[in-house]
Formats: sequence, C-alpha cells, structure tokens
Amino acid sequence: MKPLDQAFFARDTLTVARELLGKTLVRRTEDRDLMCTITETEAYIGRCDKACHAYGGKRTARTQVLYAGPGTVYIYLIYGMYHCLNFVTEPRDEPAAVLIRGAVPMGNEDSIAQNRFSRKYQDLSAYQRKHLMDGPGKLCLALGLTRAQNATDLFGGELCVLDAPLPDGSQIRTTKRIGIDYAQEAAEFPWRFVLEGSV
DNA sequence: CTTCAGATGCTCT
DNA sequence: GAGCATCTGAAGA
Repeated sequence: MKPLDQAFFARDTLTVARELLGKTLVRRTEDRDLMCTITETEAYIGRCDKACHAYGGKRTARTQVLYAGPGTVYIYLIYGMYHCLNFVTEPRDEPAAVLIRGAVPMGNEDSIAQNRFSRKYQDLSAYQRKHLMDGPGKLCLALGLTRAQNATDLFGGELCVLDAPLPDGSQIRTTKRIGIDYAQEAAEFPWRFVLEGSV
C-alpha cells in the first residue's frame, strides 16, 4: 500500500483521526521495519481545545512543532518516563495533532517484546502478549520512539503511515478523551476514536 | 475483573 | 514548585 501523503494530514483533525484507524504505522530502523495497525486515536485542536498543548495559540519550545507542516511528528515526554506520539494536522500554522493511542503488531513481535520487556516474545505472559501496544506510552516504547524523532516527518524518515482498508467487520467507536479531566468543557468532547471488532 | 500507590523528569509559572 | 494526553505490580473482590 502507498504511504499517506501530506494532503492526507492537511485536513480537518477529526477526519484525520478517524481515518487513521486501520492504517499501517511503519517504524524503520537500521535492521528491520516494525509495522502495526492503528486502533486508537485522539484529536487535539489548538484553536478551540483547552486540552491541546497549543491552546490559545501558545508557542513555546515544546509546542512550536505543532505549527509546522501537516505530517510532522510530535513526540513529548509525559509523567517523566513515557512518550506520546502525535502527527501534526491541518494547514501549516494551524496548531493541531492526532495522538496515536494504540495499535496491534503486524509481525516482528520479538523486537517489540524486546523493546517493551527486554525479553523474548515466547517468555511473555498471555496478558503481556495481548497488551503490547494498547496505550500511547506502550506504543512508543514498543516502537523505540523517543524525542529523538520529534519534529521529523512522515515522508522519508524513520516513520511513515501506509494506506490500508478497514478490516472487514470492524467498527469505529467514538468516546471522550482519556486523562484530560483538567480541560473543563473540552474533557467532554467526543474526540477519541477506537477501532473494534476483527482487527 | 477492579482499585491503588509509586515511579520519574520535563515544562511552564 | 506544581502538574502532567501513563504504566506497572500488588492486592482485593
């Protein structure tokens, strides 16, 4: 399948967040490609969203990446020890992004198990195998992503997203976003998208 | 299945 | 100095 181009990300953030479900996220390293299917996303829109790091046009050293071109990678450190992966959306200078909250591996489970637990896949518990990438921090750890990839883009670097059809029989569930209770009315916005069913 | 505490360091006031 | 777009392991139901 073809890589998604910049025009894909230059659109309305809610549309991009919804349409990223089912797409293939590719993490390139020297020796191998780690691929996975995106199953959970959230939209963050600076213009109207108190949960967005760039709410109110805020520009700081951390948030200036959100003003870069669509398809730019935004990775930040959270809770002192985990990273969150985002893709910048909307036209340039319109600060917004999609948080990639979850995925399921498409092969190379050994590399992912190594990144997450420093163990072989066959030595993981059944629980661990079922939850390899079902959270934003887990996903970044599984793919070996840190702020080293911040401000790169999806068009020729270590990361890209390939087009892919939605799996047959899958459904999209829409809910409010996770972990932003401080954001007042924005905490209720139905801006989280989860791919359910046969993935 | 659920709740709970603790880890840990950057970011912005 | 306060707070954070989280995860883990332990313990209880």
